[in-house]
Amino acid sequence: MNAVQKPENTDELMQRCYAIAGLTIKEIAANIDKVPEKLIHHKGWFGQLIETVLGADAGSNPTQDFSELGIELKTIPLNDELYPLETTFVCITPLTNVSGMTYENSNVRNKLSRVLWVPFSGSRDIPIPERIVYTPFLWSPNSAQDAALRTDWNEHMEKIATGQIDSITARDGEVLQIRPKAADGKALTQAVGADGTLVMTRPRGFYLRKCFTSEIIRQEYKF
DNA sequence: CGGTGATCATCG
DNA sequence: CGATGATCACCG
Repeated sequence: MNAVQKPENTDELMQRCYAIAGLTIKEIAANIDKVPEKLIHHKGWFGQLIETVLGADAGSNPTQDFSELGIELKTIPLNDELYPLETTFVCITPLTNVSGMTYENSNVRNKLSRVLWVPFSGSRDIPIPERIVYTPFLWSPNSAQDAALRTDWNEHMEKIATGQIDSITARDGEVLQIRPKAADGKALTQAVGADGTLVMTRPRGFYLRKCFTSEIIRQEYKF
């Protein structure tokens, strides 16, 4: 299989999803050219494989994976009880020029407005090629979920706007937390300082807690 | 560097 | 032993 064209519409995208449901990662990868064997144990590799198979745009632009369809793609590893093994990265946390931002126009809300979840068995005792993709599904936040995200986002951004970024830890936020997000500890970016000037700090990202994503999974799979 | 895709390693 | 804080590979 060569480069997959991006899907024309949501139906086409979902048909591709149903075609890989129940397959192992090895079986899915077999349909794609140029899968470096050495990368098969690598973080994030599976997410990029799924992007390729489904025809998402490549690159690192901070937009939705299927921008024409308004859909963001997220893979998520689940244990045997279908509980998430990892938190879910949403997007980079803005640390400057935050005064005019609202939750309504935030990158968090835009990305999470419509998500194509691709769960897969992620237990570490299963070799990665043998792990199985569960049935993907489309999701949008219900009013309670949206409100929970809004509350956390507002609290986080209030601190950032008032120069308290370095007082935020991953313990803050009921469902949306902020954690470092960088290649290593040497990466620095600008942030609003205590006196309103710019200071350097570690880049941060928004992450969804497992309790939040597990509810999404439970809703969809009805257990 | 700063985004994308995330998981890893350590510690409480 | 799970969550936090750190880190990995790749791209433009």
